[in-house]
Amino acid sequence: MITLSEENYLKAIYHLGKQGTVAVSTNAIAEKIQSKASSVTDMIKKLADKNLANYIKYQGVSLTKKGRLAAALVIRKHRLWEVFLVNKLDFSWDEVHEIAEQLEHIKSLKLVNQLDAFLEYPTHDPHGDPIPDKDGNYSPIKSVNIFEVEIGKVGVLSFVKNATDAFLKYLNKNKLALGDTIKVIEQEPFDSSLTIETNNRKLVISKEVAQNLYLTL
Amino acid sequence: MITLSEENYLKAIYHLGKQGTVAVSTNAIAEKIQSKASSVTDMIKKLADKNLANYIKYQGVSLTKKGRLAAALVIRKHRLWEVFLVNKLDFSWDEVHEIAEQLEHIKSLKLVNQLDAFLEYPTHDPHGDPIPDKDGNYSPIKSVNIFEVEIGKVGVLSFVKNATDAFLKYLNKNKLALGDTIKVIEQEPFDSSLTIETNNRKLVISKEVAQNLYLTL
DNA sequence: TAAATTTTTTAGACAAGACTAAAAATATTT
DNA sequence: AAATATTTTTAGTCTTGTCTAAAAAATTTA
Ligand SMILES: [Mn+2]
Ligand SMILES: [Mn+2]
Ligand SMILES: [Mn+2]
Ligand SMILES: [Mn+2]
Repeated sequence: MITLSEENYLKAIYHLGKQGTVAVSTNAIAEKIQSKASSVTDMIKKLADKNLANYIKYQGVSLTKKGRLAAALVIRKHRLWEVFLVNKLDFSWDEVHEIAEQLEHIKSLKLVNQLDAFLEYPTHDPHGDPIPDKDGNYSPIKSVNIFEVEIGKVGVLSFVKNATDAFLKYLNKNKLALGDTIKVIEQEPFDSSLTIETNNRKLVISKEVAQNLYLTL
Repeated sequence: MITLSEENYLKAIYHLGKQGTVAVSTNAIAEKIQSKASSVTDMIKKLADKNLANYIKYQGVSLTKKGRLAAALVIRKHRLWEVFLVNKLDFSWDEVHEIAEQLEHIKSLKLVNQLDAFLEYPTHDPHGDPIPDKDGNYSPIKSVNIFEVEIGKVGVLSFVKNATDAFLKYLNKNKLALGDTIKVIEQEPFDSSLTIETNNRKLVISKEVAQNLYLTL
């Protein structure tokens, strides 16, 4: 049995350390999870005891195979529930994260898999993040940051790196959504802002915004 | 903020004491919730401190208006999720209780209400229990126990009192489901067993079974 | 109504998960 | 290579929710 709190730590380590394969620091986890370094030390000892993590004092923590699978399952649930909330319950993409943060801890393998089927096996969540399969695998993202796209070329908005409330609301306000076709018109050398065209209108986006937009070509 | 554990106690008091209006004993709660009397005493003090319960030492506990509403909301969520699992995710009625036991604690008013809409405002859960509305109200059950039905009369199976795994599986095996039209053919005086007719076949049910079947006429 | 029984409460302990403050180890500067 | 700064761990405390054992109150029986 993995507790709710343990699941949240597994997820943090997974995200910070390339799917848990690379050792991450106590402080990094504490910041991610909004707790203190001492609490993290306590918890990673428990994870190591349960064979979910590899831990050497003062050298950070990574996930075992078992820990990686457990983390991937939590992420799978999180993202499937986000799809459910947006596609079936009419939530907007900036409202779902907090609720998914709770739903991801519901324990029932059958529930996850039936939900997956009900949603018709989605491959990505409402923010463009890939949904792991039952074995924790997913195809790597093929999208590239909008700065990598040549001037004059088009791509489809398929992933937003920063899924914070503020950023998603900015996108809503500017009517930018996943699936939109975007053409890169011009880059301003002074501040790296981009002029883009989508749905027959031009839009200027700042460097900060552009850094978070990823397109598939 | 009401914790998960507090919600479970509220539900127990609500169910044991006529929607929490009547005082229930420490022991009764302990048995219902599978805990000990001393744990119950601790918790009902907390509920009273939070203005969710009325508690007088040695005289049992009932719910305040606030506590009744909170309990009804948990029950509302439990039953809506059960409907979701059965109607949308193809669970059978004997598999949903445990999962709903977890889902009932997810916190988001919008989620409950959107789920309600998505399910098209169901009035009863898969076991025939009524679903409270946003204000915690529901129309009282109009069904009667099958023993109250006159010989020769028909009714529709609309509620099963005992929703344990074993009983629901018995009903599955005997192809009895909510919504079935049932005619009461005969009662055996010796053991109070009933002969009933449904879907063009006759079936003999024991007193224990009959006590848990409720029909609308 | 007194004795015996049952129920409820209190006292004290424990595990999980979090925190602060201090000590130890590691990393960075000079 | 010291000295300094940062990171990590340890030690000790707190809260929530649970438990057992004992004490107190209420109820039932004799
Ligand atoms: Mn979470
Ligand atoms: Mn997401
Ligand atoms: Mn149920
Ligand atoms: Mn519950």
